[in-house]
Amino acid sequence: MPFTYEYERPSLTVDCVVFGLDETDLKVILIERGVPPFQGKWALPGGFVKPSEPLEEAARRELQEETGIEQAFLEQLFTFGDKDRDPRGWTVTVAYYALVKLSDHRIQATTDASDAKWFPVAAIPALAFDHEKIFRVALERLRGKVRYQPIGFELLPEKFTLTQLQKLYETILRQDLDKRNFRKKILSMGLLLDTNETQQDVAHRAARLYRFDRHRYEELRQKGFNFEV
Amino acid sequence: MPFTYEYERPSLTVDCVVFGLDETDLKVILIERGVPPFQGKWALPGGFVKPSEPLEEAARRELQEETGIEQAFLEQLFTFGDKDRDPRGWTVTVAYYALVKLSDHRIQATTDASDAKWFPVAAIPALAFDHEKIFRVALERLRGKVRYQPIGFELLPEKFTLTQLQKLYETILRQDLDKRNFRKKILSMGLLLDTNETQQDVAHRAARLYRFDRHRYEELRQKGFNFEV
DNA sequence: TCAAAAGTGTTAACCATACACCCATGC
DNA sequence: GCATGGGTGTATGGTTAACACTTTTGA
Repeated sequence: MPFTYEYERPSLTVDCVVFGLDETDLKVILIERGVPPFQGKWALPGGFVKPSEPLEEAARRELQEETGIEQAFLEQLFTFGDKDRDPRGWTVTVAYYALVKLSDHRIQATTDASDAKWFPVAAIPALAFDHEKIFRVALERLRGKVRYQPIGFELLPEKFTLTQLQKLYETILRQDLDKRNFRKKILSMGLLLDTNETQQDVAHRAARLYRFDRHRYEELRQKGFNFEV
Repeated sequence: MPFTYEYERPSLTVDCVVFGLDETDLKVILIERGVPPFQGKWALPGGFVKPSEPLEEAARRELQEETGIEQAFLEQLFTFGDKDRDPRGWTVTVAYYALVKLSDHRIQATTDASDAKWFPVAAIPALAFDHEKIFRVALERLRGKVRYQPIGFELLPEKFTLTQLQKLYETILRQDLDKRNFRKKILSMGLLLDTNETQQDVAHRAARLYRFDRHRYEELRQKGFNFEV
């Protein structure tokens, strides 16, 4: 037992709320715990921060180790330190939320890490620790932020149709949007690059594929432009 | 040395960026450090979290102990855990930002805690640890949030004039606003209660005093209303 | 030829902006 | 009576919201 301190210190963990989007649902990835406490229960991916490890790096590492996810938009969410959140004692967790392109990660997450599974946000099981609370805070943050920051694109493939984008907002915000007005607004921002490609293998008229222009967004943002859906 | 652990653990601290507003400036309170490290340097008020102490409670306690401030709007800002932020070793800090009514606190902070002083945000001295970074993040957060959440009122006395409110936004956002348009917009939200009182002892026509109607704001917010200046 | 989704314009209501003068008060 | 800030209205342009049909494609 080599680590001795004059004052009591907390354990430090990171936890990640990873969102993905498929054709019908907004989903979150959960891990079935193999060890106590809460053995057999579902939990957010996460774990202990290594000594002097940057927090975001720890979050990325745990994500990789537990779900196989390597590329993700990741942002700090909130730090939870309440007394009884971990039965093992004083444990503080820095929570992150992540947005991934489900099209890329769907397979990995259910094969490499066989105990990881995607759940629709409307059907989350009982979770270990205070992870339900963390999940709720993350969902609230996502719903609030997606409106006025262009983070929704992180949930779509590189190339996407306007209908996919519209459905994304409809799913996350739980409200229908008018197709014509949505297209007008989005296109008028000048943030989408037309790839001049179209969908393949669809049983109807193929839609144009667009790409989000990050570089242009940065330019506009610096000039005071505010993204808003 | 009674606390021994199998794995290395970080020290845990809280730090507070406390904003106040006077006639001319947005200000932040700083503490002159009396002990190493960074003895003699200015720093954000803050200190070690006690075992199992809720994080927000720790922030409020440190604020009280170091500045005498007891009533403040307090919100978690960000958690900083980079390797070299504290020369004593691995130290993670949960940063908060606070908004106080300077009219109430101006005296306390410069008497009770004689080493606490208010600095205009445009003239912050070199700070201890990574506190400059924390301060910048806090200022950015305040500027972003004040536009679309009614937190500005936390910086004003209970009863305030429309001109005071307008000046608040002009100071924080660093841009001038049109008086007539500002009044129209603010009053049309229906969030201000006319106290039917007026300023006293002013050498010109006395302005009406208003009060922010928190209750009404909650009602409207639940119906989907979005505050925006 | 049918089904399924893509794509497209106009109008009316509302909201944001720009802008200048009179009013009340204390000194 | 003058200096200081308080308080007020209108017109214009731009933005948002409501709304329905035609086009393309593959099966």
